[in-house]
Amino acid sequence: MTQAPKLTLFNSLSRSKEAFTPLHAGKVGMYVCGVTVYDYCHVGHARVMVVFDVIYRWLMQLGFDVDYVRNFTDVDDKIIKRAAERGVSIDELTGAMIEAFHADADALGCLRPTHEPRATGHMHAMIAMIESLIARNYAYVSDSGDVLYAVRRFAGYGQLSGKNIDELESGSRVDVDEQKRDPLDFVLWKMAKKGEPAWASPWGEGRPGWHIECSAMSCGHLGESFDIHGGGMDLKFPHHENEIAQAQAANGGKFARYWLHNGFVNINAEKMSKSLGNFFTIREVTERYHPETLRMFMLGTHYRSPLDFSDAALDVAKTGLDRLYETKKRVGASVWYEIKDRSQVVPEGFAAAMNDDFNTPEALAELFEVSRQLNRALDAGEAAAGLTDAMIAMSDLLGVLQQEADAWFQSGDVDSVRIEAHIEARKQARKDRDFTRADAIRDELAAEGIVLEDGPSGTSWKKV
RNA sequence: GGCAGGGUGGCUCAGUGGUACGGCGGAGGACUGCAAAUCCUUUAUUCGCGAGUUCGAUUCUCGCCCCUGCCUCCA
Repeated sequence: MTQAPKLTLFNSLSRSKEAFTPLHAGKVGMYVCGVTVYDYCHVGHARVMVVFDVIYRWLMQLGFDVDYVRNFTDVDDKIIKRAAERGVSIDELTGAMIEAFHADADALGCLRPTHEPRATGHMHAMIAMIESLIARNYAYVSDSGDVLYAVRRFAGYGQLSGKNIDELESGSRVDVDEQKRDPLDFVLWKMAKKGEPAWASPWGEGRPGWHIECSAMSCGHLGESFDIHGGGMDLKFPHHENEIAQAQAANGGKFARYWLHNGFVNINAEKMSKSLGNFFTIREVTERYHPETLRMFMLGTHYRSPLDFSDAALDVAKTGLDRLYETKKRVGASVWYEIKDRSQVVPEGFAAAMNDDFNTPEALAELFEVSRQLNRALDAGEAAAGLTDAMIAMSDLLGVLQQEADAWFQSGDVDSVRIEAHIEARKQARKDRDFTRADAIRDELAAEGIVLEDGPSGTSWKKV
C-alpha cells in the first residue's frame, strides 16, 4: 500500500514543505549532527536521536536504501577542558561518553546509523577541504597562524538561517577578534597551545574548528551533494550556515538538498540547555520512567514544535502506552511477532501522516484507533489478524511496544511468586464466595501498587 | 533591534476555506460479586484580539497583543 510514496517534508532552506525526490533513485543519504562527547546526553539530545530514528525507519519503510550518517565531535575545547578537570585523557573521556551515548540511544530504541564517524578519524579530509578553501580564496591564514573562513567571500551566506550579513555585524554579539579580517569569520584550523591535542597540517600543529568536520564527513560519506541534513534548530545558525559555506565553496556543488531541524525540549516554556542548567540527562529520566515512555512522550508532538518536558507529560505518555500494551497483552505474546510483509499492512492513514512531514502525533492517533478496533474485535471474540498486523507494523515503525507486555506491566522489584500465591488464595476465596476476604487480599496488594485484573482466562496482575 | 516559529476544550496535541484528530482527565452506561481492564455514549456554537477578502475563515490578507527561539558554544 505504500506504493507511490508521496513523501513531503519541510525544508528549512525554502521554509516550506516540498515533495521529496532523492538524488539517486531508491537511495537516500542522510547526515545528522550528533553530539560533542564531553558529557552525558540530556533530553534535548534524546529528541534528536528519536526524531531522526523515526525518520530513518520511515524512509526505509518507503523502500529507500538509506545511508544514515551521524557524527561524534570528539575534539573540541570543551572536551579538552573537561578532560583536564577530571584528570583523564581525552581518549578516556570521549571513549566513555560515546559508550554512554550508545547506551542511551539503545535504551531509547534508536537504530544505529549506518555510519558514526568521529572527527578525529577524518583529519585528512578536513585538512584537504581547508586547503581547497584556501586555494579558492575562501580562507586565509591569520597572524596567529589560525586558518579562518572569509565569510564575506561566500555570496550565499545566510540563505539557510535567513540572516543578513550586515545585520549580523551590527548585532555585535560576535567577538571582536583582532586576527579576523571580518568579525564574522570563523575558525577552520586552530593552532595548538602546549599540552593540547594536535595534528600535523600544512599550517602547523593544531586541530580543526567545529564546523569543518561536518562538511568534511558528510561529503566524505555521502558525496559532495546529498539528500538530507538534519539536526537541532539551534544548529541552523551558525553551524549549518557555515557548513554550507564551507562545502559549497570548497566543492562548488549543492551540498545538502533538504534541511530538517527539530524543535527544542523546553522546561517551563524555556529551552533546556547546558548553559541554563535546566536540563535532565537521559539516564536521570530513565531511572524514573521507562525509556520507551520518554520516546512516546516525544512522538506525541510534531518534531518541529517545541516540546514541554515535565513529569506530568511523561505520566500522560506512560498512561497512553499502558493502554496500547493492554491491547498487546490481550493479543498475546505468541501471535504478536507473527508479522507478514509490513508494507502490506500499514494503514493508509498512518502512511499519509508519516508522509506528511513525519507527522507522528497523527500517526499515533491512527495507532490508538487501530488499538481500539482491535480491542473491540477481541471483545467480540474475533481473531482480527489484520488489525493485529497493522498494530504491530505501526508500533515497530514508531519504535514503541517493543517490550513484552508482561515485562512492561510487571517490571520493578516485585516478588511475583508471592503475588501469585495471593492470587491463588483470592481465587479460592472467590470460589467460596467469601468476597470480604477476596477484596481484602486485593486491597492488600493494591497498597503495594499491585493491581489485579479478573478476566475470562483468570486473574492477572500489574505494577502501577 | 533583525530574523524564525507559535497562541486550538480542564491539560496536551493534530488539522482543515464549509463549525475541529488523538491522548490524558471528567460524566453516564455495558461488562464484573464489587473492582480493574476493555467497549459504548458524552465532554470546544469554538480555534489570542480586531478588521478585511469570501456565500462561508479557526484555516487566506492586514494590524495589534502575548509567548518562545536564533542572532555567542548549544540538539
